[in-house]
Amino acid sequence: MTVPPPPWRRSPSPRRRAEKPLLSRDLVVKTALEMLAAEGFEAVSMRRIAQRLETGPASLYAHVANKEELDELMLDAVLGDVPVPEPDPENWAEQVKEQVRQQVRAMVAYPGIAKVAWNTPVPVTPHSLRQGEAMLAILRAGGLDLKQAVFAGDALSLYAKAYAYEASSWTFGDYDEAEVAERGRQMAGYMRSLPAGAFPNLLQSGQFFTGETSKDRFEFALAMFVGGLQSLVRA
Amino acid sequence: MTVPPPPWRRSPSPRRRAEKPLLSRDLVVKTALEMLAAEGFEAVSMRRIAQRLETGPASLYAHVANKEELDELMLDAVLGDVPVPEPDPENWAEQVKEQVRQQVRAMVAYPGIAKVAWNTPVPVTPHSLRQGEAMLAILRAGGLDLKQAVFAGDALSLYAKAYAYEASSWTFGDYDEAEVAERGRQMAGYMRSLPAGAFPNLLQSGQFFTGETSKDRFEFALAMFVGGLQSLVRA
DNA sequence: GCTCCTTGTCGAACGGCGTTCGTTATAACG
DNA sequence: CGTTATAACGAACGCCGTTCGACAAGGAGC
Repeated sequence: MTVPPPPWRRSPSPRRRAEKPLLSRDLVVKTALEMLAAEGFEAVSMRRIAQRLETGPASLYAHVANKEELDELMLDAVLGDVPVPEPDPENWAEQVKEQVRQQVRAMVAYPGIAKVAWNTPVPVTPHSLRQGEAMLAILRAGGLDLKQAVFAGDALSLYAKAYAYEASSWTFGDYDEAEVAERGRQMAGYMRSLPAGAFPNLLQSGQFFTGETSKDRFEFALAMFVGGLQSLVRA
Repeated sequence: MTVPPPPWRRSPSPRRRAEKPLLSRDLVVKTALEMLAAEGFEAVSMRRIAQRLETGPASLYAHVANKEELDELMLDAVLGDVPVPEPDPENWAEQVKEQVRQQVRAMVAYPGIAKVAWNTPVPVTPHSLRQGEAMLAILRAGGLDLKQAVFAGDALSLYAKAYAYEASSWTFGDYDEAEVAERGRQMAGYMRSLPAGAFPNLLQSGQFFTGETSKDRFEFALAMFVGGLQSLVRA
């Protein structure tokens, strides 16, 4: 129990600068990323970041405009880990898939970061732009015109975000195994309670919907979409 | 300025039941949906629903387990508006697309409701299941085996969620025009500040990325994916 | 050397959120 | 008529992002 400072002498605690690393934009982002990797997106709040840096929440605002900006900085840092290839016209379809895979991989390492991408209308951070340009370059090397490439790139980045988010949720504790199992039981029970044959396909499909098939589902969707692109190029 | 009641006589306000409609699960959901349609998802909080029903937040918990359950009830109600077709093997590809379009249409009418679908691990509500089964039925009529149908259905529902969410954000005030324009300027400025030719494709692609092209982008992605499915069936 | 001003720090508070606790008023039942 | 079950709900708890204003330290100008 610390005694409150006497009112006639304000600020009795001289800042111990030396003991504490100086606050900076990079330090804030770095700390946030550590928490993100360890505890997931929901656990990263301005207050908890400040706590970890042994300061008050207000201090962060000297280095970061607000939470939204910090979110974007985190996302940008994560995307910085994703390399971009030299476009190869002979191999563009595989390059497209690999690029999306890498984006997903990077985002899954920071569970929930994909959520940020959903709330960002127009991504403007350097690494976002780098990824966007790289994807467009690959697609154009494959023979798509600009408009087609832009539309395809948009859909692909959407894929990446969506699957990264889903995969994060499965691998991380966003919803736990017990709850999912309970829901599975609820669903089966409900379907069986109805007139036989009301849900003939769904009843059999539970096996394909686990967290383990997540990767297969991802690859399937990617293959279908890129297959469609290939048909488009041939036409 | 109302005077607080004297402490020796508690609860001075007799409940005027007659004036107020009785609270019920349906009433809570209905009220929440009205607010959702009018003000968007973020504006729907337990406290504001209660306020609108002229009661306190605690009263809602007699009819709804928590916010999450209420969210799912809202989503289910929205999906209830989406009809399901009789599968037609001759026309399955178009049926698939139309089903996704309808789902998106329904969700866009309640801005932000798509967000709920992302946070629901296994959808178990009746209308969710009905939609899932309908999609599987169409796909199987088209000639896909069960596993393929499940994977495709998963990807398609993901599409629906994603585009519904994006479209909500554009048409609704989630991010306003001024901010988007500012970001566009930032992006252009940044790209031009770099060595010429660093972003050759992105520089020209701004015109395709507005809210107006949202529908075109959606149709393109859908066409590509379903095109891929058709190739798969033919093989 | 002294003042002034900028800049980073940060405690306290504001208004929001979802949820829980414990009390009260009403209706139904014995 | 008394008792009990239940819905209603005020108040509070502990979160959240953000703002305000006071304060310390360092450098600039005189």
